[in-house]
Amino acid sequence: MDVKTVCLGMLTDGPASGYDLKKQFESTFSHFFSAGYGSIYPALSSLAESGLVSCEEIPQEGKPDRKVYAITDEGRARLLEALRDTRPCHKIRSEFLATICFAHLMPPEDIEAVVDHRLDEIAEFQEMVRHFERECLSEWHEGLRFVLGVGKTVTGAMETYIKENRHKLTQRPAAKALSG
Amino acid sequence: MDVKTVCLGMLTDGPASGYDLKKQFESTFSHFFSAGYGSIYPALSSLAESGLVSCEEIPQEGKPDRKVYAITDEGRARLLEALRDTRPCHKIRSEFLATICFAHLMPPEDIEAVVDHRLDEIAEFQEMVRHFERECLSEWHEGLRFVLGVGKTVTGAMETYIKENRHKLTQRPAAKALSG
DNA sequence: GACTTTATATATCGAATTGATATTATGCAT
DNA sequence: ATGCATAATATCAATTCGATATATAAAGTC
Repeated sequence: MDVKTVCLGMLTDGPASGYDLKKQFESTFSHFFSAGYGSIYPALSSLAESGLVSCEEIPQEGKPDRKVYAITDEGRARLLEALRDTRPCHKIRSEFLATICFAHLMPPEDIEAVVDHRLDEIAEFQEMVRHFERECLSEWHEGLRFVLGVGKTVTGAMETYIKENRHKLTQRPAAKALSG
Repeated sequence: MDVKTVCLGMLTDGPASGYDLKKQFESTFSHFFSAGYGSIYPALSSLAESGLVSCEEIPQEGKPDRKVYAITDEGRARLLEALRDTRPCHKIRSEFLATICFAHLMPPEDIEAVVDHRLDEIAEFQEMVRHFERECLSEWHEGLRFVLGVGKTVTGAMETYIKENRHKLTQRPAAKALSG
């Protein structure tokens, strides 16, 4: 599933501009799928060109036209087809974990800083989750709730693991003489 | 941190070919950082060009030369510099969760298939973890052990959440008359 | 009142990455 | 003998990333 397909899916909730979709990528989708303008705008253009979305251009003074996209019947059909892929992948790209792999090459204070930063990001995510739970969870489809639940659970587990095991990263290994 | 930096880090454990590094991306690193030949070979060429690794070409009959790369002092210095970035990102790209977001557009049997597939992948990962724990955990740096621990914990939490909540995805919402 | 930041909104561009494919040889099993 | 797995390098189009440019309005701050 590429950015095009996710955009198509988002448009099933109603017409939206590229800017609107970007906001959704930054909020509800941020913890498991990201896309920048450099992916979204070309995706929408391409979808429009192949008739999967329609585009209404609303003229604005001084600014570029606001372009509101809506999914077409053909687009809806194509989306359902794409969703039938029963082997969607789930991939992590963690520069954090990659850094930790080389912790033995780093001074302890740098390791601490990296770990602290990850915990800060986790806290930030949890804050966002609480916000969603207060504000909009009740209006959401079950799928979105499930996805938020996964994020919350997984992130909580990671937080616990990091807090319980971080001390091992800064302990230098015992003198080799003892183990060899 | 890009593929180049990770390759540089892997080479601190000793000289290796692109093929060797690919195997490491497919085993120990697979659950948090992936890279294909299309990234690895250009990365190694570029590192060699800037003197961060040296390359010994071992001629072979009929096949292209085997190229064994080793990190240089300059490469080691550059790596340490790169590792000082205290804000390495941690990003998930999950076509699985994206699909689930649109579960309300899918027939229940497709949802079941998607969820089953994810659980299969999780089981496969856990099998790999057990293999590592049996075979090589004792020789690993603390960093790599920590990273494996994170993977194990996070994946276990995801598995539990999915098993406990998957039924909600196939329950169609109650008749609107009751809630409106 | 002047200044800065934030939000609205589209667009592009080079660089990095992905995923697939090509090539060639060896060894092993059926 | 035919196919399959492994070893090993390499390339390529398509996609994605991250940063930047452009332009205006509103809202906050000194």
